[in-house]
Amino acid sequence: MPKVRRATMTDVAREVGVTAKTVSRVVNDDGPVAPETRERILEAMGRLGFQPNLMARNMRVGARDSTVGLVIPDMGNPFFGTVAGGFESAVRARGLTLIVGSSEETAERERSLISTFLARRVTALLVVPSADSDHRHLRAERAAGLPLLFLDRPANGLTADSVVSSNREGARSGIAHLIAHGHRRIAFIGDLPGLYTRRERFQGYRDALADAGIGFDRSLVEIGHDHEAAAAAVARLLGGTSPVTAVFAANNFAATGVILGLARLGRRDVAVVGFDDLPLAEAVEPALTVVAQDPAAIGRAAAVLLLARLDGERSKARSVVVPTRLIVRGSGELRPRDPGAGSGPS
Amino acid sequence: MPKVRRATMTDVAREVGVTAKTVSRVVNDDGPVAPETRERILEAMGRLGFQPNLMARNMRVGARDSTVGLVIPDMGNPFFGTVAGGFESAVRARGLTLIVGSSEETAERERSLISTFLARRVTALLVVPSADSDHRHLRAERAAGLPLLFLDRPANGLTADSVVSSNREGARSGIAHLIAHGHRRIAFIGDLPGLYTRRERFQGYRDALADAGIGFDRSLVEIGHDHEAAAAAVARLLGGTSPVTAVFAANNFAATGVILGLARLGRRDVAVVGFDDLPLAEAVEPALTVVAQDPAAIGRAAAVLLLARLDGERSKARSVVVPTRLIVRGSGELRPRDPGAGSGPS
DNA sequence: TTGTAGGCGTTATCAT
DNA sequence: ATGATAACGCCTACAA
Repeated sequence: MPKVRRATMTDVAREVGVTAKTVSRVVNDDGPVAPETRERILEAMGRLGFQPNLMARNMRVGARDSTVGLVIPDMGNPFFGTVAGGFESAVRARGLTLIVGSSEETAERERSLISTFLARRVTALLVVPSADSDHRHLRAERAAGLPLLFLDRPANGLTADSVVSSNREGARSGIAHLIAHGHRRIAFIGDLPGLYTRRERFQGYRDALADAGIGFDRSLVEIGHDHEAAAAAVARLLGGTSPVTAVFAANNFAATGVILGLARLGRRDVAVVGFDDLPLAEAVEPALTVVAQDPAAIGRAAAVLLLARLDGERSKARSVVVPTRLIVRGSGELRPRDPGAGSGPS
Repeated sequence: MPKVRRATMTDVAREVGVTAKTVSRVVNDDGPVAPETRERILEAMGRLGFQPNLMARNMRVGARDSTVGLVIPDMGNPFFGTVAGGFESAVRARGLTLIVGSSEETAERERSLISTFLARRVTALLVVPSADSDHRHLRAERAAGLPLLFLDRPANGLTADSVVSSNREGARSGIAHLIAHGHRRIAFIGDLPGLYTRRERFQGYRDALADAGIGFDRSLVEIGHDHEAAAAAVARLLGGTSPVTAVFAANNFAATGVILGLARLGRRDVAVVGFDDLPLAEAVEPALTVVAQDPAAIGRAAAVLLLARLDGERSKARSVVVPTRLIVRGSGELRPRDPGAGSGPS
């Protein structure tokens, strides 16, 4: 490796016959510089391919630069991408740059990424916590005044600002919708237990069942974090002696998998409500009824919270809940074929 | 803002009654340290919440740390997320960390992000170029030995390693598939002109038409970068006096929009082939035939290329082409209703 | 208009 | 086993 040294201000200065300080003045449009000197410095900078070393600059000032670090569990999930996009466009005007890393939904990778960001002295740290992660180690950062913000899921073991969807109430309304259309055997296909969003949405499921006086049946709950797992789950749930008549898919992967599974089975009579919207929701048959989240709004809300913190707001940790919205498209309004299948009260 | 100073090695050292260098030894598992001293240092580090300052370290060593910067056009597009994921899992074993920024498909944001990454002295720079971007300014970096890698689209004005899909041949095969099923009036709905992938795929379209002796009709080409634009385009293309019988959707947004548009029109008789696969491709009616890309393979190929460069490979710029694959599912095999609609040779 | 001195936090080198 | 010193690239404060 040639490991060519990169040009520094001193290199540029030597080239021109001035001091590094003068080059610094040109680079930062700081103090006065003779027009002709400036010309020659600019020329030399171009020739040597000079790029200021941000690390050295930031170290000197002790100031953080204008980069915000965001940790998400999965780059391939457009939900998180959209959250990031909503945040970024809202903070761009303030000159903040967003850099994102993926934890692959593991606590260990999450910690390692957080360390990377902290070591690089980001202006603020945004985290979508993975399951089982523990954020007590961030207390010192919080105490040091680093803005800390948790998205989609709250921090574990730490009080900090957060922005989450209306998970429990959203799920409750989705299930209530199915119940209102006559269903009593309703499956819940969601993430691995241990994940905050899954717990909340599951609570919403329980809430709705309880509200309607329907007993909880553990065998109707399946895990379907990826497409194939959800597709397999729906096949199982429809295969037994007392099959479900409706399915609640508690995240976008589960919903996609459920739709794929039903398509493979050729079943169009099973009611489905998904949590989180899908681009093709309108185009599948029957069109998918969903409890839509608003990922861009989550990103924007995070931006508002963060900018306030950067502007010096010192209030205690705030928790913003972004509402969800039931979008009725057809799949959630199917009625059970055999209304008497499940016998229960009321 | 309290702007509390962060604990440094010197702080830890003072606390324990040693020198910064000794703390450094403990932190880096470098030279010998008395077990008892090490204990006390570790304790103090924990108590003070010490985190090494990567900027200072990197500056000192002149070495880049183990972070790779990646610029993508759009966080919300799972294609890029999957590319990033494929890359990351392939380089993780080498201890590299990936940080990603979004250019929002603008040359200016792309440049700004590249600057951020360069200023932070990333180990390598990966870029998915946005339309109209110019990479000549990276010549100095390349000369300085910084590994530079372009994904999905090649660099502009710079010779550098790149990994792209088999765009032209893939598109040609998709169009040929439609032609083989009797279509002669085939629409092309793709990105904005000026984008490399659109140009290549469009060439594939022209190739296939030429191969079949079908004349090119400019009016069958529409822009559909987002869902609604593509949905509107397909409505137009089906509405005229001589409507198309088949549509080639040249990217995943266009494909999604075309499917939405056809669903809204209630049309299931229009043949469609998409470029890039969709999670629900199998579930729509008719199931979507696609020319599938392999984004994870693109990421992995990039990783292989990069690791070789980091290992000192000095060969000239390499260009890897990742093959595409036609996946037949139904929509591409529909035959035109009126085979004689378009009159032409052969 | 330009230069000098000093220090940010870390580590390499050479002592002790 | 530990320390002293210098240096990385830049900027603030203060001269000249």
